[in-house]
Amino acid sequence: MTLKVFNTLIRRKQTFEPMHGKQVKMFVCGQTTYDDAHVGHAKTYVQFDIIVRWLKHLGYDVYYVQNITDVDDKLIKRAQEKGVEPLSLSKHYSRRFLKDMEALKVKRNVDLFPATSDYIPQMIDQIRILVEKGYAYDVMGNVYYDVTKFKDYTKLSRMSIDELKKHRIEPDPRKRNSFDFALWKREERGELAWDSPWGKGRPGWHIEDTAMTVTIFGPQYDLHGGASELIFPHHTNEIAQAEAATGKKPFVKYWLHTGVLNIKGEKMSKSLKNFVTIKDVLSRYQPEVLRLYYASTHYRKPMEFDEEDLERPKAELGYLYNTLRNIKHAASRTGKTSEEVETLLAKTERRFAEAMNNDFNTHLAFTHLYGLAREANKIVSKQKINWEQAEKATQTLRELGGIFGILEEEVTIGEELPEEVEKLIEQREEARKGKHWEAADRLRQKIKSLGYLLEDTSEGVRWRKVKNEATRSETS
RNA sequence: GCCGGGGUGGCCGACCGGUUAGGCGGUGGCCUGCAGAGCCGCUUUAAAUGGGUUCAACUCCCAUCCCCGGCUCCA
Repeated sequence: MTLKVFNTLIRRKQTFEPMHGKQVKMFVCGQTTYDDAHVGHAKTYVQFDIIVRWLKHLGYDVYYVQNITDVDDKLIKRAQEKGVEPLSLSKHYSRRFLKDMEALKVKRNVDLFPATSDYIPQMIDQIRILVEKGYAYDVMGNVYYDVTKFKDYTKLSRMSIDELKKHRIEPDPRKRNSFDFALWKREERGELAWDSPWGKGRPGWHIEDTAMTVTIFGPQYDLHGGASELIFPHHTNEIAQAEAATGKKPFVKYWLHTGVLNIKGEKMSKSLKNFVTIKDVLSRYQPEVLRLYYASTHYRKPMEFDEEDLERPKAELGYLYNTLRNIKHAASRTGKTSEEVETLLAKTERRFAEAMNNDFNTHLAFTHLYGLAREANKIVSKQKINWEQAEKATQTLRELGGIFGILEEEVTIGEELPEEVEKLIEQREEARKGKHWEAADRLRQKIKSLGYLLEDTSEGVRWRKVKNEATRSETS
């Protein structure tokens, strides 16, 4: 069974075959760190994280790089407003960003977070090559890329050059063509700047990614990801820079794009100021809930964000954890061996893989995982499970859940209770024996306030810890 | 305007030329003193609109309408 991915370059699904055997070099466009990241950013990063997890599951050796843009016009402007150094502002927000990525369980799968400011010499190098090869030109300290010199300029975006000539913002009159883009911007009034062959200035936006990847991966690599809004001009320009500079084609074999997250019918974005931060949502919902929410739709599809919709993945996740708990309880009694479980697990794994291999159909894959939980509960309620099978079922649930980054929390049953709670439970059992229901209910309430939820079953009383509604995220 | 992507039952959301998708929510029942958890039902084939192709279309083709993205910083 082979993995198929939708490649934006050819606009259809294609068998995934990396350039060098099982090695996958992968890059995803990261944050410009002048503010906190929002749940739209999280969508892209979580969905690519699921993709990475699946690639690793298939046995690929993935090297995943995600850049951090710390040199940027808006960042400079924000720093000026706040009266701080741009690089210290970006440092502040990139620390916070990495904490978000850690909370979302994304950070662990990223091998490197290179920052723009660490690649200035490499960028200058690449720009110099482009100038030498005649793709770029210097106009009084501003270096532009002459788009007409690169034949395949529109191959990714599929826009026509005629269309590109239309513009809504008056182009810089010094440019040869209105659609040429900046590689190097001259320092205007003492802002963040570095020395270069064209004088003091700073790099344009697009050059950092190609300077980084050429340095880290070489002239070609396997997979480049980002949100669909980046297809033009960002990724279009990356191809123009890299392929012109290195002479190697294709720069990237597979281009994958996520659909954007909307809120109230509009794209969530920092500049529209209609965003909800990751920190904000994580103060109310567990990271796994948010991850499951993103997995509930296909990565290429846009999503309409409404916080109420998080109740659904929250309920589903609760069901899955209860399933794990139920299996664990069932394993402590002796049930009959059945072929049923083995077949079920094999079937689920196969279907899950089929779904994921079809361009990462996470929603369909999840329905198979969820179906397994349903079946497991049925078997448990029929008392037909034994210890070994219970272990295997739990393992499969956790393994498949792990692809989405869920079901990673411990499930404990019958753990040590504080003496106080133990005594209260005994008292309540006494009360129940005597059918003193009111007293029993009062005791149950009291135990709950101490953090334990009681469940009466035919096999005696069970308890479980009451979780906080959300995992607190750091706020500084 | 041009270039992409999309419109599926109360909501979310898949696949596919012939399937009961699935989930959430709602609701009835089993089990319970109650609660919790789980289980069993029900929530009737829903597919933007109008044509066409076909034995058969939600699925393919053509129009029309609507939504989102890109064309400007943006995950």
